[in-house]
Amino acid sequence: MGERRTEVLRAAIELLDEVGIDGLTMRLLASRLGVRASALYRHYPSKQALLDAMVVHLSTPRGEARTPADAPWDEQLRRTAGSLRQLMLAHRDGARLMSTFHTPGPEAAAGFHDLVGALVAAGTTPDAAVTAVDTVLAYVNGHTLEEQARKTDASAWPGHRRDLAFDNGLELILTGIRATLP
Amino acid sequence: MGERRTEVLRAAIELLDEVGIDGLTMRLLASRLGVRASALYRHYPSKQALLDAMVVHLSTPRGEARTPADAPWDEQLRRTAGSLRQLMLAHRDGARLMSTFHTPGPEAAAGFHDLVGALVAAGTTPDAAVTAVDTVLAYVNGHTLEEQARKTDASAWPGHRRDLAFDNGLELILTGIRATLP
DNA sequence: ACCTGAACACCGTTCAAGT
DNA sequence: ACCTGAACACCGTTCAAGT
Repeated sequence: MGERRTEVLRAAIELLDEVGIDGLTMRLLASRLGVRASALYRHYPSKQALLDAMVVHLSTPRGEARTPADAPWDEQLRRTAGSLRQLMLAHRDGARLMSTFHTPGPEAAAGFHDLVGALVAAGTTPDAAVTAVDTVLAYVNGHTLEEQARKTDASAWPGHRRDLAFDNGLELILTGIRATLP
Repeated sequence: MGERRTEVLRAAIELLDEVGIDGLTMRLLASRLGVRASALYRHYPSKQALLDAMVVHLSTPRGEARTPADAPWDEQLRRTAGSLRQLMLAHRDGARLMSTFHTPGPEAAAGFHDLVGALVAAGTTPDAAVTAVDTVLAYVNGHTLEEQARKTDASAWPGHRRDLAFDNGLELILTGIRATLP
């Protein structure tokens, strides 16, 4: 079944890393596959559908360790935030690509729900838990989007320096959440 | 002097509110001005230059009250975060427009420096102050970008509800910062 | 099932030329 | 100083037609 569909998807992700999201063109992608642009519409009804499929594919956990649901709430938030950021940084313009996607899907919704549950279990009100998770996610998106916007090659700082900056900001938020716990 | 240049800028901002940033086209903008697209290049060397000018124009404080530099650090952060968000929400796709801009300019840099200064005066290390300000700004950008991405008209929640969600997240971060103070 | 060819309705940008 | 006309090198998408 949908064999070719997967090849198109893979080629699109390869091309993303080569030319970035602005250079990712149906016509260029088609030429990489030795095909005309119109042929791609057999496999994806629109460019947006292809971009959505890319996000879904890149977001699907590839057999890695799942975060145990019984871990402390802050550890769960740390891991979710960290892997979300790594997901974005793994590909050129990854953060911008993710931000074009607007159908969270059951996977993301379930992850969100788990985090809220962990916070409620730790003693927050449901409202405060939603605020806390929303805040962490907004921070991850905002921070990573800006980090990746600064020239992809030859960025002034080494990776671990930027990791540290990200972690420090995250810990600041976690400390704020901790202060609202009973 | 640059009279026509300003008219182009104003028309561009009007058009942004009507059609959004994806519909904002040199050709459409020109037709609104009763002119051909090529004429616009007399006034702005490129579309990006026009977008930059829009950001600068919208970001320039319009005679409002400046935040007193001797206010408490948290009040300064609250006001900066709040007015940055209001700036973005004031126009269709405002957040996305701002995110296309990447030359902070002396104004923004000065504001950043003031905030860091207020935190250092309150007893943080310079590094921690930079982290704190970066975190707040990443949150504002991430939150507002997502908020505005959800359909512009007929958004499920009323404005004050969304203001509250924003404020609650901000206070969480401010609490986290407060916890690092001596 | 998958692809081509040709077209449609667009883009941003350049440049000689007009007034 | 400001604008036109025409072109260049692109876009996403549709659709009849081919194999």
